[in-house]
Amino acid sequence: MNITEVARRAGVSRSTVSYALSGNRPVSDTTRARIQSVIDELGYRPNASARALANGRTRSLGLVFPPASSHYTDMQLEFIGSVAEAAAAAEHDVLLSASGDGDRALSRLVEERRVDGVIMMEIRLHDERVDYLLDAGFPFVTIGRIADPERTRWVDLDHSALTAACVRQLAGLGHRTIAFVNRSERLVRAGYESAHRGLDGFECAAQEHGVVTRAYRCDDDAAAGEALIERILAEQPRTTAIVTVNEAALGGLYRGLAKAGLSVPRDFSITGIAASRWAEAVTPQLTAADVPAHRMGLLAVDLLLELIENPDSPPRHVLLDQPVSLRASAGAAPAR
Amino acid sequence: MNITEVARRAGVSRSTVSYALSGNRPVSDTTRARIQSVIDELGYRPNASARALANGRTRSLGLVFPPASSHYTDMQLEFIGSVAEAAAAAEHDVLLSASGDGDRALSRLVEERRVDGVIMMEIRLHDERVDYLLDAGFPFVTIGRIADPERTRWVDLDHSALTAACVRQLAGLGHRTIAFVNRSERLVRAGYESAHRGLDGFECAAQEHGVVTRAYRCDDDAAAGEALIERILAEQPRTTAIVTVNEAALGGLYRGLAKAGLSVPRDFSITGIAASRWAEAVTPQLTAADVPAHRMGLLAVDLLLELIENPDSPPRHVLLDQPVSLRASAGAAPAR
DNA sequence: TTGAAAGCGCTACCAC
DNA sequence: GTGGTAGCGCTTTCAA
Repeated sequence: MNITEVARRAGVSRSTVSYALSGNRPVSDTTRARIQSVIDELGYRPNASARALANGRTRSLGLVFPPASSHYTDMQLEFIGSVAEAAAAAEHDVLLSASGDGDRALSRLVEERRVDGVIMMEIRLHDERVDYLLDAGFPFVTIGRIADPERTRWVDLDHSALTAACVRQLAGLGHRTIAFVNRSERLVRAGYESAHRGLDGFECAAQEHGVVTRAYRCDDDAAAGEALIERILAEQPRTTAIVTVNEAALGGLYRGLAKAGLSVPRDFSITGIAASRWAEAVTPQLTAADVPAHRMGLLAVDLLLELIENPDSPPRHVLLDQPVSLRASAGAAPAR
Repeated sequence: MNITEVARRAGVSRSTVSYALSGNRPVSDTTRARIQSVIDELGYRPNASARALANGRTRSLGLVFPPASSHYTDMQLEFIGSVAEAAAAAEHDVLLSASGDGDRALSRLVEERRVDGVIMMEIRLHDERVDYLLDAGFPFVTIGRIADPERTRWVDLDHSALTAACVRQLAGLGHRTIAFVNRSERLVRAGYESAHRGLDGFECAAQEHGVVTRAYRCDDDAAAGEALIERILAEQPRTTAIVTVNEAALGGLYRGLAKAGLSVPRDFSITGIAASRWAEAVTPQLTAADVPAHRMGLLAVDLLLELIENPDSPPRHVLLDQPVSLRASAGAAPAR
């Protein structure tokens, strides 16, 4: 069921069928109608590989996300969904790539020309994948930004502004000793930008408000969160509040506090950055900046398609702020 | 940077380069080495579209998941990750497709031959997508199974066995009135197989144990779960336990119980089927059958690749059982 | 308004 | 062990 067959049955040439389909050349109404009826009858659809080969555009976008070994988070799921959705709306497919081992996966996408451009998640401050794509001159957009963000296109959440807002709020409530619960040791070491910028914002704001701080790293699961609370209370017993960017540990943090006999928000406050699903699942609900993952995914696709259309367009980026949703987990500092 | 250029520089014909790469014909060690050195020098990689066109295999798999409008769950994320991983291990790509509007997305994958086969999630008991693929004779595997499962290939969790196990356990602990918290009205109406088979298992086991039951549907979010508890306690005050398959509502169910002044598991027990991440996030941790999403994703890829290699192989499927992990949310029925 | 034909980059068959 | 070449199914230039 190919274009030759359609042309034969419609009594026209292959090129005419092609033009009737693409609209790149006028075709008389009668021939177009004849062609269309053959197409409908046969259920013809142009072959994607042939098309891609002929015009050098695959009409697919690569979505590079971290390997399964690391725990996935809810935001990641939201990104994936919204990227797929936005791409579909623009008649593009999304090719998933769990970039793991030395990024053979990424180079496969790029060098075998499987996609027209790439969206990368889980960006590091110094990210060799970004350097690679820059060198290769391959179109890409990152969700998150590298240390020197002017050279690239990205959409990012302003993590430092958000953690700073959390500190400001807690300071306003009278908290003087606040702990920061970051992502895992591994991710921080790897240089995850959200972890680093989140910490920066936290520390700057704390200094500004004269707050005593201590930063901890925490594996992305409930057990780690629970254990960490014990450690925090042992190392710095005056701690009355936490700011966290680790949504996967959230349930564990709550459990740890409960176990320590601390009631939230009466005895202890907790705020942070998280997917709203998690923020709303815990009791009391978490006062937090909700990651606008859906919006970020859509934006990333927009930026990428724009770049693919026009490879020489100047770097664009979007830095999203996000209000802290006041829920129930932050209250006045307890008198001690 | 194409095969012609490589051939020219190595002083051989294009076919020789092709064979050196594929190994489909012996090539002398010296020529192979010469070719390889040119390839390394140029960083040559065969173009995926051309390859797909020439040999009729795209080396990508389609992964069809529900549209973003419905809330995603953690299991879905795990599936996606493990499918991508397993596919990558077999040198295949994964093309995401959020099948929504009348499944134009699915027919695009199939009819434009964008993929060699399809994995479908979120199966309904009567699923028109399955009929479509069956008609089209297109290779596919489902995660979940239709009402008449013998005609297709699938990997599924034995939801009815698992909910039955939950009932059995609760009955053994003395509970006589148990509520079932299903997925949303919309999903149940649509005929989601896990929702229906889960309910069936629940009801059969309840009858067997002489337990009084009532089944509820619940939107996939915490707020709905919280509201539902109120309703359950109002409509059937003797209820002392819940079996749930709605992991997204879990946090809300817990909150609703707390609000009602019910302590888990002292006053009220709760068990179900959930991703372990959620089961472990709530306090007390949920006694539940953990969805082995990772394993299911790997199996689905295996089955699909097997089918693609050998289109005439007989239907295969895998029905997974899963032990109920005893955590802390189920206890003896309270004396009433 | 339409047709013929030259690619796109690769594979695999047919020769030698 | 190697080369020549005819496709794979489509797009687009050139010509009419």
